[in-house]
Amino acid sequence: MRIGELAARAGTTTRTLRYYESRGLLPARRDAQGHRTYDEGDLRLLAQIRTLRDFGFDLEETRPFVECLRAGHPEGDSCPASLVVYRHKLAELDALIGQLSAVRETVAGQLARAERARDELAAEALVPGGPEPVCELGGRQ
Amino acid sequence: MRIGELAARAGTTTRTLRYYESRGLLPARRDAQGHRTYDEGDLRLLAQIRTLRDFGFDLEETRPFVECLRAGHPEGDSCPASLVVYRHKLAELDALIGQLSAVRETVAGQLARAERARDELAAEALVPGGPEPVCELGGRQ
DNA sequence: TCTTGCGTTGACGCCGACGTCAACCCGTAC
DNA sequence: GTACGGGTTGACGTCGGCGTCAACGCAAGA
Repeated sequence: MRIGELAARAGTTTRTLRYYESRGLLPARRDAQGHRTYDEGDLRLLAQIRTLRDFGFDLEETRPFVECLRAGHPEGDSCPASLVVYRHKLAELDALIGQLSAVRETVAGQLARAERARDELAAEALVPGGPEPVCELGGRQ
Repeated sequence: MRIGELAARAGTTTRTLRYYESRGLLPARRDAQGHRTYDEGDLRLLAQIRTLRDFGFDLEETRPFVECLRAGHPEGDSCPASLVVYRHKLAELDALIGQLSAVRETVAGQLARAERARDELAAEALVPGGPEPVCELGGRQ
């Protein structure tokens, strides 16, 4: 099959396939017209790449999986190099999730504090004989 | 103070300050020589920006906080627009953490499955009279 | 006087994974 | 003949947040 058909069947674009080829990830044969030609095996390689990319793997990180498939293994993760990438990605995800969770708690705390401060100002403003508004931009619009 | 001193006191670079000014985030006065001049208030604005950036806020998202401080409020998050940014960022973080956690579990599952498959192959290879190795690249190096 | 150290503006580089053009070729259907 | 729907290569654009020159000005100290 040619590049347009492979792209359509894989749910991606011809530009992406040409890019993968330029990176040496998915080389193509050529027919008499110089057009790129692919087979069903290439579709499997491409599906592997797209799946990993959807999971957030860098393009380079998909390389061991692709080479593993091309070496004849039934799955892209049947090779040790792929497992190394899995473990590395897991560690990366754990670190990232940890950082993001810490940031999330900090932001939540800041939001709660800021809302409390705003409500206290609003309550003071309702007290008869309470303090006058200090600023016309006082966050109580 | 001039740009070099402000950058040093804020722990950032002059390039960053010029970039913030180009974005309209931290405009500077000019002295007789055409040099940028800043005061302590600008240092506070800059500190607010850097803190939020360290938490992963986009530069544009810091704008309400900066404008709030410049309007004379005691804190950058004393204004409703800042709270909106807080809430938006919280939702963003929650969504991201959720996605990453789902990916993490998927990857962990794939890793476990692949390791199990590898171990089963290794066990078969140890059985006396077991199957011959199928491939010299068989993931058991 | 000359160097040093600070400042200025403008412009290009970077990172990844492509999108989007331009200019061309080629086979087929009308 | 010609329009159309594929394909080709090459090159520049995108996104954010700066880094890193280049070429210049301007004041103070040796």
